[in-house]
Amino acid sequence: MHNTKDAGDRLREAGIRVTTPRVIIYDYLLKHRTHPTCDEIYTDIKAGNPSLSLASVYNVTEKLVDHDLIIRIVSPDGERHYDAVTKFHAHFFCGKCGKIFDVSCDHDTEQLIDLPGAVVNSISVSAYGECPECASEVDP
Amino acid sequence: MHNTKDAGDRLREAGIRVTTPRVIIYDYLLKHRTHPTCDEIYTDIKAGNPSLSLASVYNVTEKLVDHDLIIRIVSPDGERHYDAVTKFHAHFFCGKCGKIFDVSCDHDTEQLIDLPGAVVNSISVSAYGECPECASEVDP
DNA sequence: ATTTGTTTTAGAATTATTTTAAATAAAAAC
DNA sequence: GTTTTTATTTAAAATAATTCTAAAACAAAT
Repeated sequence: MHNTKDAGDRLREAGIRVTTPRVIIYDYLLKHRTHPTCDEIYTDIKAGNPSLSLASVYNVTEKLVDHDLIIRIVSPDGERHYDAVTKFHAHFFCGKCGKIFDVSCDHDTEQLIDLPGAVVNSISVSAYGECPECASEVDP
Repeated sequence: MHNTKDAGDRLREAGIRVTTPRVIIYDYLLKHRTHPTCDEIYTDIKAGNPSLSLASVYNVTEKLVDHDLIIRIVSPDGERHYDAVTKFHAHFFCGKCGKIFDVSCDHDTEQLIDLPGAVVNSISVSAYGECPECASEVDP
């Protein structure tokens, strides 16, 4: 029993071409839930795929975002991170270790935004601080 | 009756030096609630202050953020905007006209983040879509 | 007024991202 | 199954945003 669709299937369903770089990058994102940046993705996959360029990583992630296959999350300092989990959830950015944590967010997000007449396409909730691990560490 | 503190007073209260660039930039932000980027601030003030450099705008805004005199808001595409209104509020980014709107957010923001053990320093709630004005426009 | 320590400046450097035009690969047509 | 069409990838150069650096300018304390 494998109910998991692979990267190729998902690309096909989205109606965009199934190319090697897309499969590699999307597959990487589906398997690594670390919210990597383009640079991190590139660093990790280039060993196994030397012909793939950083520019392609930028292009492919952008394309995947356009088709709602992945989401882009912007860190407080403006870095762009990518996440293959598209269901709405909040993010917690640890200022100490730099990790990004997924946080469930059960709120009725619609009611968060009170701007009559506006069409809300998406909402992002982010928190900044110290993650549980860093917060429990002894001070130096 | 003028109950508004000026930029100089606020800098002094924050315990940092009152310098000309800081006063100019902070004053600009107090008077313009348009959530400008460093570049926009620079473009607007350089006519009246030719000696002031873009690098100074970056340095000063960063300093003001450090001392909680202004807040930094990061747009969905990673641009950094600055806002002299530090009281918590949500932001709405219009994808059509590019404007940023302030949205009141009465929610108990603490309860938005469910990550036991974490120290939450700040929370940001952002929405993306079309602003009331753009949404009501006829399609071309 | 002089000193002291900090801040600002201009320009260079860096980083992140985008663009370009040529090369390539996928899907469609034959 | 080969050709044609069209979308995509590549590499390199270009652009944009931000940071760094060392010298000059300045504010506060003496």
